[in-house]
Amino acid sequence: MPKTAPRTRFAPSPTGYLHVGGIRTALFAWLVARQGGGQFILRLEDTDQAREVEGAGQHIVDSLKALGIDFDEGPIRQSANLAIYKKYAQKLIDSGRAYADPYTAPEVQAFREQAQKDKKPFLYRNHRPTNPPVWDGSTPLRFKADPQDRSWHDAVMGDLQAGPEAQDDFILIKSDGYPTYNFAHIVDDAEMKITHVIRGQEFLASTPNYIALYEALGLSQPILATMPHILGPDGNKKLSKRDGAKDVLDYIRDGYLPEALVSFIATLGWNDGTEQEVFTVKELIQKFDLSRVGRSGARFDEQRLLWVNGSFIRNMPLDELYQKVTAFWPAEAKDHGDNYKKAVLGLTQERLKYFAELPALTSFFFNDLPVNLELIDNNKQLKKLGRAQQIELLQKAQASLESSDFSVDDLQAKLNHLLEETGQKPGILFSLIRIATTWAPASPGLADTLHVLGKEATLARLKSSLSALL
RNA sequence: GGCCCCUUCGUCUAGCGGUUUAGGACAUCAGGUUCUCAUCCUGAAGAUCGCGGGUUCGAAUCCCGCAGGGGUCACCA
Repeated sequence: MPKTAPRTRFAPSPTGYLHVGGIRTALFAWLVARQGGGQFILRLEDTDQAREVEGAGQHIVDSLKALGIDFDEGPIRQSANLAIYKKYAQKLIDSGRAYADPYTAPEVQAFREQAQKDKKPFLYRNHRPTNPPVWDGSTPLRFKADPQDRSWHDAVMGDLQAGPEAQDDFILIKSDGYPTYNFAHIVDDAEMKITHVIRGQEFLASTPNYIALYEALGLSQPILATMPHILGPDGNKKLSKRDGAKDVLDYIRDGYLPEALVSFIATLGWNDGTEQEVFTVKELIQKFDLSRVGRSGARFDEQRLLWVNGSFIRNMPLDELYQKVTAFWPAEAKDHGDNYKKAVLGLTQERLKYFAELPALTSFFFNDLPVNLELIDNNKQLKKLGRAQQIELLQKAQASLESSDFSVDDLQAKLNHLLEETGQKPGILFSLIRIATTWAPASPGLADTLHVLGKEATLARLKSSLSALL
């Protein structure tokens, strides 16, 4: 049998920001498509006019693009397909599988409340009218269910089954003329020849209804794959913006790498069975397998994301990193040339977890930080020295450095010599010089730092630090 | 309440009847790398595999109960 190329889709409703769970669903659908050389389609489920949020559609598009999840078709808006849904609805009416809902909204609500009071699930079909009126489009159109035991296979969840109680006469077309999700997605998936329906867990309970619809419409059932939810950091609740969860674009803005985000999100519930922890996009496309997606919800752990991102940053060639980081330099850096900034970045690369940290990590390379004697006085070993000896050591350092050519090797040699000359431990001497030349709580190695800083700046800082200590 | 799904270190997970004294990673802690921060290396601590029954020579792995968590029961998706 010839294998047909997969056609997958991501079908969010444009009602808010795209959370990590949604991104993961999109990513997996995209991976399936790319792996099989098929197509990935973005479809916006905008059949609820009241809940649509201005700009949400664009936000979804931007988020996917920011991660490199490109789509071959779309974004397609369901609101443009109303005629097609009507056509399919007519088929169901003609075959006696759809009928007009004769009840008023308050009447249905009363049924529902009664069911609640009786602690029973609400089933509209218990009130199915015997002689429904002809549907004129002014009332909801309902599916006429044929409840029965149903079993099906889910690529993630495995073999599933549900009884008749899970099937009901749900609404196909609302009284405003728009289809419900339940109906529209079936029609669209069929029209678009979608092969894999990959979606969140919230649709699992209604899957028997969808299967009944496939049957009634004479459609073949696509491969179904249900993704468990991604949970918030502290609770077991579904991840939402209220948990302080940022959306992808926030992470991109903070200088997280798309490929790190992708690797992290993919491994939230999926792994290839080896001990590999970080994956490139290429590897993901090669190795991804729906059947290896976990069935339980995973917590979003920002610490781990931080580590993944840092690992991508460290493994990147310096020139590439330099290009990506342009927008994140501290303001004062604009007065400095590429070579200088690149040298600074070279020293910072292994310390950088995300780009927004760059100013905090590098500002002392670009401007003189204010003298902060606490850095010396709060250091146990330096404090013991006393001011006079601190000054003496720095003066010796000054003299020695004046004769250096400021190559890393020579600086290191001079510093080592200074160690012998003064009889001090590096913990004392190097700390002192480091603080007096940077006034930063942390910096890269001393010789490297001084080399990048250069002779002029180093000596100038040493001089002003000495006068502050006197 | 009915139905459905889930349950291995704090977190992400490996595991698909015996090679397991349950492995890896993040986080944590300790030590090392001529100073700080970070990287890197080494090590430590951390899971009676939700609980209780079975099946089996043998179970995290199979079966049955129970509990906990989640989802769903909309003219929302």
